[in-house]
Amino acid sequence: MNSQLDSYDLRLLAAVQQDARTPQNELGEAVNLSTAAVNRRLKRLGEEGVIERYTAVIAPDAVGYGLTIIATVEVESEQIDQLDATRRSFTVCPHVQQCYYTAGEWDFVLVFVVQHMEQYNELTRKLFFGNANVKRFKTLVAMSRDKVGSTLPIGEN
Amino acid sequence: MNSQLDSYDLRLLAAVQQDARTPQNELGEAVNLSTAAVNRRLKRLGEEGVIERYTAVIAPDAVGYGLTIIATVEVESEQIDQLDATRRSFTVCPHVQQCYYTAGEWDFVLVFVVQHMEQYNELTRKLFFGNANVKRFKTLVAMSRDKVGSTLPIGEN
DNA sequence: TCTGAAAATGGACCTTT
DNA sequence: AAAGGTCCATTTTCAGA
Repeated sequence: MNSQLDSYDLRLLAAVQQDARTPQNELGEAVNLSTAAVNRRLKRLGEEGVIERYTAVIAPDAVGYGLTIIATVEVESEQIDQLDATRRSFTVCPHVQQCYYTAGEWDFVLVFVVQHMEQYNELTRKLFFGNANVKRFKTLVAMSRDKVGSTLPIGEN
Repeated sequence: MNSQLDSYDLRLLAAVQQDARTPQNELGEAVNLSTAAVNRRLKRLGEEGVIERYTAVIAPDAVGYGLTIIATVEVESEQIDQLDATRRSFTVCPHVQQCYYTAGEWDFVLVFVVQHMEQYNELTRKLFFGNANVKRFKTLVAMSRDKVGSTLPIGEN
């Protein structure tokens, strides 16, 4: 993993981040490279881990996950073992879409995707009340998801 | 947009969410459908908006965005105009990767992706201090991104 | 960069329910 | 009608010259 990315790479990344199904000849036209050059670069970017994976973004509502909830969590002990166990319990839960370990007023920020409130309740019982290392937590219910995703500002500066 | 998704759809969604580049014949083998049937279903799911888009997930560090910051924001007025203007100022900012409008102690939760602290400082000046409708905000710096993305729990429950 | 083979996509057409 | 399957043309990928 590594290498410095040149301007071509960055433009390709911006493009495939936008739409991963743009054919390589179109990408080539857009950035002024031959199809083969695009192909080789994308291959390399994938191998280097710059492109982590390709994914289809699914509308949460369409599959019943109408509710997004953000929780902030404070832990009792930040001792490594305890912390890792807690972190792990969060990340392995499929309903925890995102997990950040943070400095500031809280130790973790979690983004939950659930079908309904009751499901979140269950999860809090398991992940928070059921974990002695969780000191306190706070819940924010998303009324709207105004912007979501993993898009990075490439070439935006 | 709409339709109920059957078991085939759900399994296809789970698969392409995992890896959008799995060829349709492999998907077919996995779910027991012909390639053509897979093709038709994916097309339909795309048209119905169940699959919103296809994207390449890029490693933030590889493109210089080493720092993720979560900010919670309270607004002065939740009057529609004001609120929408504020919301919009957040969502159009490329460094705001995610924006949720929330009920609870805070009105907005924002996830920023930046190159360094100074860049976040600038953004706070523009988005928060520069906006009379922002009453107060709080910053949480991500020390680690333990789980990220938009993955939904399909067929997990 | 060009060329071509292999792979993948996606439409046409027919069959089943 | 709605959805599956087979077959075939077109498009796309990807490696070697």
